[in-house]
Amino acid sequence: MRYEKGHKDVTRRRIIDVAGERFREHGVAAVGLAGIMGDAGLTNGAFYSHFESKEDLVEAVLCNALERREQTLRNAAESPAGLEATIRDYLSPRHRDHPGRGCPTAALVAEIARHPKATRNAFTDKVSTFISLIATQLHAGSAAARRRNAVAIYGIMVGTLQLARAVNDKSLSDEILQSGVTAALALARDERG
Amino acid sequence: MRYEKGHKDVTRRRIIDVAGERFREHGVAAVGLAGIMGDAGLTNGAFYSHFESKEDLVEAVLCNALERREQTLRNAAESPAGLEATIRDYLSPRHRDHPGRGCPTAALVAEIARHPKATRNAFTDKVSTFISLIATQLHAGSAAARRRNAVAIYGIMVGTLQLARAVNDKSLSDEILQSGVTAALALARDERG
DNA sequence: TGTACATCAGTGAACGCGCGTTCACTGATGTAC
DNA sequence: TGTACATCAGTGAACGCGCGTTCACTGATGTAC
Repeated sequence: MRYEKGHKDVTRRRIIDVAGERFREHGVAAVGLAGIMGDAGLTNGAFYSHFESKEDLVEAVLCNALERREQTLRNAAESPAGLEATIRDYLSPRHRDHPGRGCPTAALVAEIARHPKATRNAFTDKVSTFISLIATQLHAGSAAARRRNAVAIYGIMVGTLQLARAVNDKSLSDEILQSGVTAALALARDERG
Repeated sequence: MRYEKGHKDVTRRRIIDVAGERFREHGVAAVGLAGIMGDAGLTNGAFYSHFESKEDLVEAVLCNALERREQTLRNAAESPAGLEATIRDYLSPRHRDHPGRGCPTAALVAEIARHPKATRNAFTDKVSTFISLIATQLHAGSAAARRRNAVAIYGIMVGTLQLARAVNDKSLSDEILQSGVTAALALARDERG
C-alpha cells in the first residue's frame, strides 16, 4: 500500500490531534501510546516512523496546541474588544467543561514543569509571546505596568480555570469563573501603576 | 516485633509525608508506591495495612497537605499584614523552587480535577475554606466584592506560581512572580466593586 | 514463675497488566530496463 | 508493454520493565492460665 503524497503528514497530524486531546483531558503521564494510535486508526508499531519517542510527541503536541492558541489570540487582538472576549471565552463553562480542545497551559502547565529542557523551552517561548500579545491589547499605564498586568491576566486565567475544573461543586465552580472574569477585566482596564 | 502504642500512626504519617513530597514534586501519576515505601524505610507489602489503595493514599495526602496549608493561612490571618506576607511568601523564588513542601493546589490542581469524587470533595471543601480565609483579610468594598477578590487572589497565586515553575528562563520566571505579587496586592487593597 | 497461644506491623516474593519500544514482515505503488 | 526490483507507511507480535496489588509468612511482644 503506497500512499499519495502528503499522506504521511496527514497521519502525523492526526496522531498529534488525537494525542493533544487525550493529553489535555487526562494528563500526559496517564495516556498510553497504544490508545492514541488506536484512536488515530493505526497500530502501535506505526508510532515510531512518525516520532522518536513519547517525549518527542509531547513536544510536537505542545507546539501545535500552543501555536493554535497563539493564532486565536492574534485574531482576537485585531478587534478592539478582543481581550474582553478572550477573557470571557477562556473563563466560560464551555472551556471549563471541555479541556480536550482547550488551553494547553491550563491543562498541562504543572506537567510541563517536570518535562525535559526541549519541551520546556518550547513552552517558554510561547508564554513570552502570549504575554506580549496580551500586553499589546492593554492601553492604560506605563509599558512596564501594561506588561505586568498582562502577566497577571494570564496567571488569573490559568489559575481560576484550573480551580473551577478541580472543584466538585457547580455553584462554587461558576462563582470562581465569574470572579476570574471580573478580576481579569479590572486588570485589563487598570489605570494605576 | 511488637511495637509501642502509636507506632502504626507514626508510620502512617511518615508514609503520608513522603508521598506528599513526592506527589507534589513529580505528580501523582508519575510516583510509584514501591518508591514511597522505600523512602519511608519499609517494603511494598506494608502499604496495604495502612491504606486501601493508591487513591486512598492520595486522598489522605491531599487532606493532610491542605490542612497544614489552612493552619499556615489561619496563623497569618491573625496579624494585620498577614495577607501581604502570605502573598509574598507564596510567590517567592523559594516556594517556586521547592514544590515538594509547597502548596498542594499549585502542584496538583490539574490532576485533582481528574481524580474520583471523594478526593475532589475533600479538595472542594478546602478551596471554600481558603477563599473565606482570604476574604476575611480583605477590608475594602462590599462583602460580595471582597469574596470575589479573594477568589481572584487565590487564582492569581496558583496560576502565576505554576507559570513561574514551568518556564525555562530565570528572568522571565522572576518577572512572572513579581507581576503576580503586584497584581495580588492590588486586588487585596482594591477599593472598587 | 513458666508455658502456650494470640496479636499484628512489617517482610518479600509473586500476580497480572499495560507501559514504551523494537523489529521482521506486508503489500500496494513507483521506477528501471 | 511486460517484468523485476525498490520504496516505505503501516502491521502486529514480542521485548523487558515497573506498576498496583495480594498473600503466606515472620517474630517480638502481650495475655491467659
